[in-house]
Amino acid sequence: MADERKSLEQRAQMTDIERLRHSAAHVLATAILKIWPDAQFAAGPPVENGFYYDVELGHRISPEDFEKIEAEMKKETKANHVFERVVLPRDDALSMAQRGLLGALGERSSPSKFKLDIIQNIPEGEEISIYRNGEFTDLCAGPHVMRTGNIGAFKLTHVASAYYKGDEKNPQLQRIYGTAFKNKTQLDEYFAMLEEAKKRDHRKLGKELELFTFDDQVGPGLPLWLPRGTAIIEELEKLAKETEFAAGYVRVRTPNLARESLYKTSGHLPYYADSMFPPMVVRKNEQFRVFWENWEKKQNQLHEETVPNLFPDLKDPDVRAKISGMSPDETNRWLEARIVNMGQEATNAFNKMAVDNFIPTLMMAQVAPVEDRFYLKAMNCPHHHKLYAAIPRSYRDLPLRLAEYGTCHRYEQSGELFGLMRVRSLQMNDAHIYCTEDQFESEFLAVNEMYLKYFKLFGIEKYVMRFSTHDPAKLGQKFVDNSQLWLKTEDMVRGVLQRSGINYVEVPNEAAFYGPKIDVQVWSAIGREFTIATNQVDFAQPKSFGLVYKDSDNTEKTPLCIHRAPLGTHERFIGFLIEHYAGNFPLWLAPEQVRILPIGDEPALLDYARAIQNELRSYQVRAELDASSDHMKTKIANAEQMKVHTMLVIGNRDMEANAVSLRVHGKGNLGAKPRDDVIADILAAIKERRA
RNA sequence: GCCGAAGUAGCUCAGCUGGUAGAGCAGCUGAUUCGUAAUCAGCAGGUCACGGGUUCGAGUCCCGUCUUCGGCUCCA
Repeated sequence: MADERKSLEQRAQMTDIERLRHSAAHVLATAILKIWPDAQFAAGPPVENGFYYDVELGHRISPEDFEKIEAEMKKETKANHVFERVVLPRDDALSMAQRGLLGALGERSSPSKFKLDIIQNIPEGEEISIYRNGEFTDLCAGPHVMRTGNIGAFKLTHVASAYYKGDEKNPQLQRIYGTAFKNKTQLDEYFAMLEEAKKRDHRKLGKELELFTFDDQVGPGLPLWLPRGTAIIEELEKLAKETEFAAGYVRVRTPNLARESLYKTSGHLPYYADSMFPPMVVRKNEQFRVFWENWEKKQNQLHEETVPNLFPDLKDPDVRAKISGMSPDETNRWLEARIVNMGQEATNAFNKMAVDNFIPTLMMAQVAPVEDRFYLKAMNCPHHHKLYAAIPRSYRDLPLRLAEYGTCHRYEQSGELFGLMRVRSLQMNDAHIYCTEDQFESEFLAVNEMYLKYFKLFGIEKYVMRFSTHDPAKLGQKFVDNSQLWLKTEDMVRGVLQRSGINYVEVPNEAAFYGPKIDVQVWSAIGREFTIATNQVDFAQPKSFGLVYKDSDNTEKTPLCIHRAPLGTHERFIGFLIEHYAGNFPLWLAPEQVRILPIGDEPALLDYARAIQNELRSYQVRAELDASSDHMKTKIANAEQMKVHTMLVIGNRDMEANAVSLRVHGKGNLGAKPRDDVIADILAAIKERRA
């Protein structure tokens, strides 16, 4: 934490609205203290859409308390107190904190403990200041507005919990959120904007437009795609297949499960196990099980009789307890260490025992393990690596680009689940590119170009590329332990990014376990930030899988692997698209592309309507017919509500002229047009994926 | 996972300090035959998330579970 604290200079760069909101946080603290004088305050900064203050308090603040708190805040802003800044020596600040005077209205029996801690973390030599407004005094570097009255309009929004300094080992505090503006008009506009954003929320639209659903019995984070949502999925897959085919990819298919050992090889189990569903254990047949259990019994018996004689300290219950807590590997290491120190006679006895008992047992275990564990795959890469390995590869085969819309399952923490944006079953726009080091740059750039092409197609303008690198302190825990390769690969990626002039930000400690990655962040309508696409360089897995190609000099070399998913996952990408388009999809993506609305239900008219529907469907257009007895206005209202892209209204006038009356969602009535022209234009718009 | 809030018909929601579960839309049946955002009437629809408890009596109060939502990065 300490190394991430903002310098005084950075703080001074607060914008006007941040300054106002930071001041509102002080007013909030003032109000809370008026009601609960023993409140202990930690930090109260401005944030993106408002401010918060973290407080420790016996009383649980609930939204019902907001009115009371806001009333006290109102008094404080009405009083229009000056924000007064006082610079003081460190010792004075410490003594004030000791007397409970900081984040307080006056002297208190218990010290201002969080403030005390904060002062102690201020580097020597940095200026320490306090701010006063009315009776309230707080340790604060500022800056603030001139007077409390300058905070024109504010509102408390919600309360949540947060650990002090974000560390779960620290006490849990109540975080009171609010927002503030210069005046009431701006505050009202902000809340109106939030209301608008709520209408775009993919969870709400997904239900209204019948795109997907969740079911308790199926399980949390496991979306079910309704036919209308599935139509979008299929359009995206079509897009990906066409794009990838043109870029020289080949498609593959792999199962959703694999044996445990695959994930040991890939590194998922050591580095990624928390994000995987627990294994499925498949037992061998009964006959073998009985046989195996007898072996185990015999082995236990041997253990009881022989091993303590060889290792007398095993008679000590403490030593035995320690060993029984060890993993098989640790036990072996312990044994090896003991054997080295044994006398010749004991060594011989031990070796004989090993030959007679352990080795046959061990062999049996290898030939037919007693249980077989399968894991649901969390990533497609291990399976793809096996496809690479299935056929001998030459340098002439590279780059090899294996693509699959693979289904993966990840055991996300329950609190992380969020609509379609964070789920436990996901289909990834995945591909793995195996290439030589020389080919890396052009392959990497081609992937980036593919991203940009997609973003242009979808009109995604606000995005940020994040280049995530490793943290040397976490090698071997979070990241594959090979410092040199990390640095080399990161340099390589950084070089390509710089040479190609791509705008990016670099963030440490967020790489994949097998290599650095580039993520594309976008923002949902609700303002949440999401990684929509990803591009990762893998220097670890090809090696651990023993992947090779025969180079032109007749030597075997290990290829590099680029993992890429420009369209991310169906779940997150469609969740994003729903909000991006507010449910008003372009024709090519629209779940229902065309609805035909006959005026009345005379047989001749219905025949004409059906003929148009059949023609459109023969071209794979998702066209429906509303043959209900509803009135025209009702049919239109129904179609508009479902955001059907194109409505073809047909009455007798149209039928007689071989025409249709065109109505487009969001554009209204466009009048009667020749039937063939309208159909031709629909087909062209779909083919071009017109916006 | 942790802290907090919520869960009533397919959907949106009402249901007061405990006293016989309601509306609109959707659905079904019938009538209406109509030119660009909702024609009329009738019918049906519920183990009030699930499980336990308190009570003469629980949608309402208490406990547990499940699910969803808001947070858990910033930081005087």
